[in-house]
Amino acid sequence: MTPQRQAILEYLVTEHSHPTADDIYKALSARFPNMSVATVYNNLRVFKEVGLVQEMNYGDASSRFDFVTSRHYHIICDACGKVVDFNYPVLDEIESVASQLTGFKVDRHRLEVYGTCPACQTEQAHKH
Amino acid sequence: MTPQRQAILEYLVTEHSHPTADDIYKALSARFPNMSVATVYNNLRVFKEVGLVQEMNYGDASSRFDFVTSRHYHIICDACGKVVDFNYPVLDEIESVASQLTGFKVDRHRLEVYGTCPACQTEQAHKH
DNA sequence: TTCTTACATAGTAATCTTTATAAATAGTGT
DNA sequence: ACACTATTTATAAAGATTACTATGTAAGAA
Repeated sequence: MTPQRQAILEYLVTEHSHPTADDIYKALSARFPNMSVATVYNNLRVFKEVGLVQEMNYGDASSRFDFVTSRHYHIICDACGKVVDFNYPVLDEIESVASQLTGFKVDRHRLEVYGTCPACQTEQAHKH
Repeated sequence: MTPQRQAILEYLVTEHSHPTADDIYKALSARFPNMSVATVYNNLRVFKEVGLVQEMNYGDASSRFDFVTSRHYHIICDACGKVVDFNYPVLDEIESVASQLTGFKVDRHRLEVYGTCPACQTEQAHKH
């Protein structure tokens, strides 16, 4: 557990945003001026393997990383890319249905809702 | 509607796979030796805008494209990347719940199940 | 302490997918 | 034939992520 590794994990735990690798890199470069981007990626991969962190890919943009606390889903703003958590009963049923229909051994599922966040809604309304 | 455009659309309609842009490019390069990769991307974007085709991003790999017939969900094999359709009643409820909880104006959602396809299951069993 | 081993990091090059750009081409209507 | 528009080709460029190599650093054994 190096200082860099600790700082990256700490950032993910304390910040409740869903940062990209570059977000983390920029945020920590003040404290670690010599830190490499590769270090951020390396550690994120380690965290992911251990199950501490979840990687989320949205289209062409950068991956975002989320410290795993409890099961929750994400809603993403199409305009600004902001990610917000929301709670919803976990959809276990769909996994068993999918397994029966396809013969797959199911491991997990991924559900995301897309739309426009309140801030971007008002901004778009003012433009009309 | 150029020959290239028609061929790309035809490929998406007839092949029931979920090809990447490169899959399409390779598959059609025999018939169109001079076709550019950009043409594939251009046309896929056009089809997407019109709503004929859906783009799907899975992690770091290339996007996959699916000709839109009816509403269905996808299950993806972690081992070989194969994508299979399965039918499940559309989850409209989660959209309204998410909207109420977060204040977002909801546009759509995305649900995918991940696991291991039958072929890869047997292959993994034989390796033990 | 000193040597060894293993692993983390920094720095940079390379890869891969996708987009942007500019020139060439073809089709349509006048 | 001419002008207009959209499409294609070819290539450069962008952006995110990974690969690679050398350096550093901590822990353990002799």
